[in-house]
Amino acid sequence: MRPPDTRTREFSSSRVLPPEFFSRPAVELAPELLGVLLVRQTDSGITSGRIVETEAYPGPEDPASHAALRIGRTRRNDPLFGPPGTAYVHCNYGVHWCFNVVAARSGKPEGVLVRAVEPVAGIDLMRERRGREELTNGPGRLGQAFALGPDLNGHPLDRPPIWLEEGDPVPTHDRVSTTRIGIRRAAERPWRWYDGRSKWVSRR
DNA sequence: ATACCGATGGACT
DNA sequence: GTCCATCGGTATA
Repeated sequence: MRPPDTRTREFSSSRVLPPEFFSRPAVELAPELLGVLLVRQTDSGITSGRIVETEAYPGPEDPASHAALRIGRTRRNDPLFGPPGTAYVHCNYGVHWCFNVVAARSGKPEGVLVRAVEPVAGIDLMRERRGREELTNGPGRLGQAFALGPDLNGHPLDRPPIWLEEGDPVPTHDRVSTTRIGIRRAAERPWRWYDGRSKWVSRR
């Protein structure tokens, strides 16, 4: 029996990021999300983690976006068109649930994919859900460790059962910018960011 | 009805 | 490092 996780906290509105924080282009928001705390509450308990890796998918002009011009608005990508500061959760390869933060403004389908977090609270619960030690270094792993699914689509990120809190900011010189991972189209654009100090980044 | 394609992860060398 | 199964969403018929 290990000691209780002392960093587990109840929801507190004083720490959440306000909707205005997300009202900017995805390419600007993505690096600012590094260091932010992602908190998830379910009947099983609370899990939280510090965001260490993000990717921007800035709308219709981006051929890699789920809302690229050639695709348009569909039932799948509809949450991306919603208000900033809400969730877009999509399924990848039919098995992995990936979490995005909606950016910009309503009607503009911009989003930031959260690719990795550093586990902070509820680590045993993450282990239970994952069944292995690689907990949150990758969008699919993170989705499973935090029990993220399509039920969270459109959910505002300033209240339970999932919210974002201000964290220790990542110094500018530790924000590493690279190309996005796992895409074919527009693969050369430098729209991935990670915390260069973190061991929880999915890949260098 | 059904074919196709992944914003990946896990098993393996 | 390499290989490939995975199945939900979408488009097409």
